[in-house]
Amino acid sequence: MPYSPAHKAQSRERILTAAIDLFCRYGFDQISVTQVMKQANMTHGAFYAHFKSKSALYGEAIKQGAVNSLWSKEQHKITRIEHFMTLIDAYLSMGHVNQLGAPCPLACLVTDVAHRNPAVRNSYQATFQAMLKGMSKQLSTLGFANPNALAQHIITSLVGTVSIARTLDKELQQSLLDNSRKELYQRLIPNQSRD
Amino acid sequence: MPYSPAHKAQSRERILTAAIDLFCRYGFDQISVTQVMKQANMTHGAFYAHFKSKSALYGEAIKQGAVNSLWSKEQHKITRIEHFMTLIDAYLSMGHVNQLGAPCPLACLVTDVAHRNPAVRNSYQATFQAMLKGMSKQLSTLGFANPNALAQHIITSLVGTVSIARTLDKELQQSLLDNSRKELYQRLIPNQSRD
DNA sequence: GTCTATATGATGATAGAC
DNA sequence: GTCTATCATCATATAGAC
Repeated sequence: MPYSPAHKAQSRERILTAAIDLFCRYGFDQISVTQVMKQANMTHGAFYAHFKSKSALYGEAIKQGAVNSLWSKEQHKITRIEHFMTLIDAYLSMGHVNQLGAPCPLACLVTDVAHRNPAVRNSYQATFQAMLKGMSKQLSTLGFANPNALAQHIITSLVGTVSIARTLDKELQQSLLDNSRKELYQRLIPNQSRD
Repeated sequence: MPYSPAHKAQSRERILTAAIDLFCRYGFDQISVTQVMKQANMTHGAFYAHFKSKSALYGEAIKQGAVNSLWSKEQHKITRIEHFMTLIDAYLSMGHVNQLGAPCPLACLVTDVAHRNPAVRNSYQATFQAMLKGMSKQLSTLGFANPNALAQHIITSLVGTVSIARTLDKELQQSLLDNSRKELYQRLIPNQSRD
């Protein structure tokens, strides 16, 4: 019995992991099903035993990417504002801009998702709302007023900064990251002037 | 003499206008040369008398889009902070999110440009720097300290907000826009509490 | 310069063997 | 479930007539 249900689930996850990695790095339209399957160590014909279409994969890959993201894994450990700022720092790092660790689907795919079908957009929106809700809760626990509005501001700033930075040369990237970090520190802990 | 140099220049501009409109609305990869030329009232064979490749068109279209943008046309009229805020309001409007007037190439193409060749990226970066420089100068004239850093913060917030909003449903769009507007008002004119 | 026609290549998706 | 082989489609780009 070479093909157990567990094996299928494992294959599916390999496909999803490969997909979100490649989509984030090169863009959805520039990656073929063949490339995804190659990175997942299968041939392209096997793809359709797991997903109805490439587009269907897109929505699932976004969800998977959200689960694997740094924020998703680390947010529950936050107990003090310093922890929170550490995650901000990680988000606004050169490593994140240059796609080293786990990518943030929100920042990688913004522009692209806007042109996709409702299923894909719903996945993105759900991911956004999950991040918003989680961050809002953290900020509330940390004692901030209007946590939801503040979280929205932080997320739009983070995503805007990182996605723009990825279009620029190294020097401007660093300038953008440094500056957004300072602005958010100022907004969140105005007393300390940590540069 | 049916094909004067003026006629050629006019055709070229029609192509560029059609291109930036379609790229912003549907994304670069989802628009074919044929579609661009159709909107420019020509057939696709004529394209290559104006541009070396579709990719070459991309870079030029970004520049053209920047020239036609609202910010580019209105920024020189700014004399008071209220004028400045009016442009912020226009940027953070539902009309802009839903691509009515002239689109902002910065917000439409962020994610996409990051995966393109150096020529395209340079066009985008030049557009970004032009907007940054212009806004910085305005903020300086209006009396703000650190105008360049402030302009960077404003632009990343604007682009992040609008590009994310385009992936969401109407209700969340409005929430995002309202909130970012309030945050920027608070940052720029903290005395007034204009909601 | 613009047209029609075509070469060439890659993609998403399916069929059938194992 | 995964493989190889193939279909059908559509894309970019070129050739040649006007």
